[in-house]
Amino acid sequence: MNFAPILEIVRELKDNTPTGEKPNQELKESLNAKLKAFGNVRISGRLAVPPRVMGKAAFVHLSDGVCRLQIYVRKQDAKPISNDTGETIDEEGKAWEVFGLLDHGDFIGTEGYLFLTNTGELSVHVETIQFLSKSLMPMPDKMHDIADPEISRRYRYVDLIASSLRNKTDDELEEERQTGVKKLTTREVFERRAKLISGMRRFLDDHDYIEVETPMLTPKATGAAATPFETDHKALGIKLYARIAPELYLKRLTVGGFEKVYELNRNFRNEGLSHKHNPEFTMLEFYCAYMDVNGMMDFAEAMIKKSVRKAVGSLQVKYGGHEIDFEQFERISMKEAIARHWDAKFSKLGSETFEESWLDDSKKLVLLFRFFDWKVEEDIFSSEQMLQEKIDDMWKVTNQRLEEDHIGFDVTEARASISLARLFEIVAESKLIQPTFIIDYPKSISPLSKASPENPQIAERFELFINGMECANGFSELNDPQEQYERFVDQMKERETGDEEAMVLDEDYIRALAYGMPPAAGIGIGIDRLVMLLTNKHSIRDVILFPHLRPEKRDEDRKDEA
RNA sequence: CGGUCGGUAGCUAAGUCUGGCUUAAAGCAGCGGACUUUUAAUCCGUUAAUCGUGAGUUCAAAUCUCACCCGACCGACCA
Repeated sequence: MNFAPILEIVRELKDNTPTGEKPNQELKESLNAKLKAFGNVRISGRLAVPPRVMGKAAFVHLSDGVCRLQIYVRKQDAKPISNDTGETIDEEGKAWEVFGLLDHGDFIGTEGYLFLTNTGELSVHVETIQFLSKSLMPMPDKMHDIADPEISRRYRYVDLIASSLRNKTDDELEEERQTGVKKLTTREVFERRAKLISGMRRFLDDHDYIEVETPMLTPKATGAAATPFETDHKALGIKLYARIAPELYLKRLTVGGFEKVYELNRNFRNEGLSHKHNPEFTMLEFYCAYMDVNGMMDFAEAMIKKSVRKAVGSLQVKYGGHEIDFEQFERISMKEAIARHWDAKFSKLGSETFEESWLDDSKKLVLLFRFFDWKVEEDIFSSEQMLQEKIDDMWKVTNQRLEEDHIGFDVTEARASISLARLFEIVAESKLIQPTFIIDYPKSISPLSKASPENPQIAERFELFINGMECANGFSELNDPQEQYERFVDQMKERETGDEEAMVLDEDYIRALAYGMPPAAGIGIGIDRLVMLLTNKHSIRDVILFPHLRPEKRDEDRKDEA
């Protein structure tokens, strides 16, 4: 059916009706005659509101989960359809009886002709009505959100019903008008998520990438540094781990000749839950042969721009108090970022003054890291009352302790690198609001990336930060089996010294590299976090349909009481 | 694991600081009734709450104290 002429008629009435006034009766009647000429329509859906009954006629809206259309049931005009025979029951008042049994939330099917009401709303004048399905539970309040976040996340279906049935209050509409930010319904959040994902898939497909599926259950938890979920395979009698990243499998595929591959699927990490961490999360990883880190940044930027525009309709996004602009992606090195966001409170440290060159000095790096780490622990870092004296004193103490520990004489490259990275997290990370590629990562914390030809201590690696959140991580892939083996060995040494995050050695991957892997660049993009940014949601749980929650305790309580 | 805030009918919630004249408001939903163009329909009537759980203080506790449970946010942990 072509809806355009119908919309045209609705618009004509609206255009000729001053706001707040009832439409002209004559015009309405003439338009209604045109509408009736279209013949009958059939619609079905859920009763979006409790029926508004007025004696012998009633209005009610039907919802299909997204939109709603009003139906008008008049006692003398409607006939019910029997669910037993499928036939219309031609009995005076029977449909009205059936209608009287309906509740907010039930599903019905109707047939009738279109018309415009006295207030100008397009409605269906019902001729036949059929009961389809019952809602036994009470519907959520039509004017309020589900206030309890637990209900909206644990019983997502209720949340989705609520968001589809709910009307916005005048205050909310006014607020949206003033701020220009539309508050998304739960439904819209997940529609936007779907659009972003399909936009990304489309972009990659258009650039000749092939989507693949690599193992979710793996004998080794590799490709990233994280605690895995463990399970075991009974028939094989082996331990399996839920994958923490598909990285090494995807790179095996580049060895096998897939020059452009991607996988968009779940990763699992057995770690803490937070507003930006869920045990399972969605990651897009892709690899492109003969590309390097800079090419990858260009490509990723183009892809994110295009899919953001597709999902949101623009490149500017309001997030909390910030407006994030996806128009420009800055590229600065880790050291530059630290220097730029260095807190002026810490410019003078004892008799010394902070300079960017300190960031090239291994001993100073360790010193600064210890200084800040200690302050974070003491919870003084965030205090407004910080006095220069106190800073000087702490600086002195940190220096002394370092001397006592005899560190500084043989600061390892790895230790300095870790200090630099931690310093970056403390000083700069949260300040990176606009899309920013941080480049020049230390090699020792990037065991899968290729080292820079100009500076062997630096990896050809970047991470993308938006609103202080790490959203992507990419690099020129290390494809030398010998060097990769050595890097894994270094990681194992780190592990032995207590760094549990260090990466696990994967011999088969080394073997794959030994067959020859083309030079390639790859990236992993955290989809959930990106969706958070695009939907103005501040918890990852609000962009995952069924997030992980503590198991429900209520039933147990009841058992205990019994 | 630490800090902050919260838990009162099916939903949204007032009351908690300053314990008692509150029979624990009110709106929505529900139930009964009126109404043949309403739209957060309206009008009349009405049901519904061991005030998160347990203990304590008190003549008296939704209100004060302690413990516990549940949740949110912020930290810690976690690329």
